[in-house]
Amino acid sequence: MGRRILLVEDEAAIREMVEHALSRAGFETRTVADAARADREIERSPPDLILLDWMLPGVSGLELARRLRRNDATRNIPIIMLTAKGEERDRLSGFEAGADDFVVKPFSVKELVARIGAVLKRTTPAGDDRPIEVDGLRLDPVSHRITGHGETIRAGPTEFRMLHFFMGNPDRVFTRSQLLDRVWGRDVYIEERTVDVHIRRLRKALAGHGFDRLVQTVHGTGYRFSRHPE
Amino acid sequence: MGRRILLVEDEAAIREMVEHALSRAGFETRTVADAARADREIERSPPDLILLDWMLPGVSGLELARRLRRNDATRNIPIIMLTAKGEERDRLSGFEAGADDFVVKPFSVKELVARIGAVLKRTTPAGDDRPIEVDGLRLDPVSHRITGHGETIRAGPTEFRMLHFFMGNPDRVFTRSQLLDRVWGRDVYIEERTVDVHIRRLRKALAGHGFDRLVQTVHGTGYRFSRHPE
DNA sequence: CCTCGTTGTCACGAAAACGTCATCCCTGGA
DNA sequence: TCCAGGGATGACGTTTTCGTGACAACGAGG
Repeated sequence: MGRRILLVEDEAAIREMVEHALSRAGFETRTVADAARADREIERSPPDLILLDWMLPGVSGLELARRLRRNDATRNIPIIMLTAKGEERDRLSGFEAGADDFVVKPFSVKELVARIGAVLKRTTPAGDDRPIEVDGLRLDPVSHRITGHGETIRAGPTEFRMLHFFMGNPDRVFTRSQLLDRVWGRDVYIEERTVDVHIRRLRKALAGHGFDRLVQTVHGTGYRFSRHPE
Repeated sequence: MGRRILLVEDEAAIREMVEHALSRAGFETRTVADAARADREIERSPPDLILLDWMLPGVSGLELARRLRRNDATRNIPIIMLTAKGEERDRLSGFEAGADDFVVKPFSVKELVARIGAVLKRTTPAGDDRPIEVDGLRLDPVSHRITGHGETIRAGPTEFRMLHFFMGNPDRVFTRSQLLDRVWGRDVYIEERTVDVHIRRLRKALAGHGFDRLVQTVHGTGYRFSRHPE
């Protein structure tokens, strides 16, 4: 649920339409107008899927797709290309560039959402709900449960999401701002220091089994989840 | 930090309110009342972001935005438009003109600051995040961690930035003044001797693993990071 | 209605980091 | 060898950042 989609499209009319449609379909959508902004946005917060216009000002969608496929960090983000009628003959070079699917303009909302669903289903390996385990700490998204060496650890919903995010992105510092984006969601206006409080609540929950050491403070920057001690 | 924001707004009441709010939030704010003055101010000292009122006397905010987007020098300065209630239906033409976001009046201070933060975040080009390794000394910007042969080395934020800068520019001497510019920031006034102290702190952090030899003094000039002994 | 769990914010103390200084030490040239 | 200026170092007061307990608001579920 709530998968994040990046729309790269320069035509404002299409942008609005697609954004609206995806929002209704339950996706979180971000939109940028050209390849350069797309790069930055992907770097900042990689989406689950990219909707890429074939024709873009400056670097073309095709070229952007190739570039994304060459980069390890973005290689496995699925791409759906939006092409105008005349361009469909080039599908081959599109697939070659690494696109997962094509949608030809003008397209119906229904079709677009369906294609997105299909691509996500076949590219997301067994869903994002595989249990994660680090040392003896185990988080199972399916049963929504945290265990330490088998014993249940109880934590609030926010702490659960935070731990889930952390365990999925180990050994990386995140600023409070980034954590608010990724754990709480976009467009929430919450005090940054509130993150501290939830960090503390998470640590307190993990402390009983000694796992609080995995949640580390990076003074002056933010927080990090790591099995390596400080 | 301390990003510079230009506010283009003709209503004095709103000017005061926004200026105060942004100042409290740590931004440097300049304010002008019309498009002509905005042009001059941007020319004189380009800001990091522009808050632009939709309705302005003379040239409208929309028109100013278009003009800024056409000019290479100002093309990538992000713009947030301030619109009154009735105008929101025109969002489309706003995005088309190149606005990065919208805030509808009346807006809360909190929301405005949050929007500004969000836009700056996704517009500011991400830095270089590749880990750097010299001999056995490794600095990873992503995890924000320094390791010597695998063992974590702890250092303060300033020492971390300094080492990062040094490792990215090896075998070059830097004066204290240059280091203040590149590690601390452009417009800080700090005693040059303070650099000595942080050099010492960095050396002390690295000393445990013998890496302090990499931070070398160039008598009468400054400091250098190099794997080759003196 | 009440209770309970959760959430976001605040205030206060603790800890870390910072910048400056005085002092001692070393380098390099005469 | 001596001297002068630059560099290293320990200490100190201040500022910034974090951790933590408390609390009020809110909604779900009795």
